[in-house]
This record gives sequence, structure tokens and C-alpha cells, in this order.
Amino acid sequence: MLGKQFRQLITNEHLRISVTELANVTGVSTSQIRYWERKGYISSKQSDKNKNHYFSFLTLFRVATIKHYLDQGFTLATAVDKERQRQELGKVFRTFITDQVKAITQLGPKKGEVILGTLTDDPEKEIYAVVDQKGTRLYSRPVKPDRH
Amino acid sequence: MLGKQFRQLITNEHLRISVTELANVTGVSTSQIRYWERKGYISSKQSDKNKNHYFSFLTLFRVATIKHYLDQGFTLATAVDKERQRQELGKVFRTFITDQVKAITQLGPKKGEVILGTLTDDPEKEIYAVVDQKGTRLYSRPVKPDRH
DNA sequence: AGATCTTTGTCAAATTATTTGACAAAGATG
DNA sequence: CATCTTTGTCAAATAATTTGACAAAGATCT
Repeated sequence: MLGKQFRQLITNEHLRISVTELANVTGVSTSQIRYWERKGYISSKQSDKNKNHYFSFLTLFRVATIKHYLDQGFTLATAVDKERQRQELGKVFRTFITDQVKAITQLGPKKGEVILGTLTDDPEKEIYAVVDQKGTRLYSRPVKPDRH
Repeated sequence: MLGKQFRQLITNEHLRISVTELANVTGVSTSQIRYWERKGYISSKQSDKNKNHYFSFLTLFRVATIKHYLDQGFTLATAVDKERQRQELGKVFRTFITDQVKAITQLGPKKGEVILGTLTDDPEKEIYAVVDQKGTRLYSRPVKPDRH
């Protein structure tokens, strides 16, 4: 199922971006990133000396969070602390995508459905979102019995 | 709100990856990617001749989908056709993330909540997911009246 | 007030990564 | 057999990045 593949792409820990891209997307300069890495606040993957540094999506989230706190006026060390305390909202988001988004199916031209699964306190009800050109709308429906 | 920033990072059309990264993540070789671009099946951003080609996340999804169909035995042209007919599940997914994920909040250490909004056919009920180390669970609750 | 630390920017030499045109090759199709 | 599709490989040229070094501004400490 393609939906599963897409979700794996998003959460793929091997998906990585270059330092320049990280800087462009987050607004944190490459020299800041270099310094933060030297301080041990963030990490990158580098197969050998002089080779490119690559950053994971989770690191991207973390850098964006640290930047958020720096913009609020905190010192770098405090921003890093607060980011750590938040336990990486990026991971929450990733777990949600991986475990809660069950399937993505296509219904027709420019129309699809995202299946979110059953309610924990009402397992007879399944939640799904309809996505089309107007946006998205959330619905519930009774769980269909398995055909096999 | 940080949750919004994270969602913007995922759906950010300016987030881009290099051709080598696209090849690594999708399993499609760089010479295939070059050929597909020459054929007009996919596109990249390139600020000038001889500069790096950069691919958007949506293009990443599309390449992955085309690869999926090639692996099923279709010719390249047919795979591209089928991908076009699917209207890019990646866009469905993106719209879902952008419009349906309302907020991501943190409740405590390694625990958070993803707010999905109200049911269209029952606007008094709000759906949310609790994310923790066990995974995720979906719940509904009455909509709280606004304080402001 | 001076010393020290934090944080970020800039530079240049060295190295890696990518682009590009060209060509080969295998298999499919006409 | 000719032509097209699709992909791989090569090498020269160019871009992108790394790295160590150093400067600078502001905060903090003594």
C-alpha cells in the first residue's frame, strides 16, 4: 500500500538534509550549526572527515525548536535546555504519523481518505478524514467487520 | 505554537533534497532520475546551469510511486501514467497534515497530544490522539467552549 | 575596569559532491 | 534489421562543503 510507503518516507531516519538546506529551512546560519554541533547540542552523520554533514529530520525539528526559543530572547544554553524538556515534539508527531495514520487511499481525482483507526473508548467507531480540493473534514463511521 | 511550525516544516515546499539523497531514499538511481527529468516526468529546481538539482518532498513521493509501479512490472511510461492518475497521494497526505492536524502539544516527559479537530457530522465532538511511549491512542471529547 | 566566556561571522585552502555531454549496452518494439 | 526505451559508466568541469583559523560583539565574572 502506497500510504504506508509515504509514511515511511516521512519518518525514515535515513532521510537527511545538508547543512545548507538545514540553514535555509530553519533560518539558523551554517556557522551557528557548526558551533552547536561542536558544543554537542546537535549531531550530524558524516561518513568521514571532510565529507558532507547530514542532518536527520528529527534534528531539523530540534534546530527549529532551539531557534524558536532563541528568538524569544533566551540564551543558547537555556534554549537547548527548554528544547530537551519538551522531549522533542517532533517525535510525538512522528509517532502519530507512524502509528495513528493507518492508511491513505485515493477515492477519485484530487480526492482521498486518511484512515486513523478506532477510538480507544469506543472501538466500534472508526475515524477517518476526507481530503479534497476544499481541504479536509473529519468523520466517524461504524467499524466494518472483516471480510478476511 | 511549535506544533504549527513543525507541520510547516513537513509541508514546506522549500524543503528540498539533493539528487543523491533522492536516489538513496527511493532506490531510484541518479541516471534514472536524470532520464526521467529529461523526459519531463519529474522536475527539479536548479538556480543555474551546472548547479545542484534540488527535489521537493512532493517529487520525492512521486518518484517513490513511480518506482512502486516499475517494481510491479509496468513500463516507465505506464508507471508515470498510473502515478498521475493517483493524483499524488503525497498531496492528500500533505493536505491532511496541514489542515487536519490542528495542534501538537506536550503533556509531560515523552508524552504529547495531537489535536485533530471536530467531527463534521458531530461538531460537538473533538478528536485527539494521545502519544506516549506505548504508541498512540485515539479519543473523542466534548468541545470546550471558548474562553475568549 | 579588565579578563574570560559565549556566540556568530568571515576567510581561504583543501576536499568532496554534483553536473554535464557523450557514449555504450540490453531489451523491447516496429 | 532498424529504431526506441531505459539505464549505466566515464571524465572533465564546476559547484558545494569542510575545516582550521581568526575576528568581533556582547555577556559574565572577578
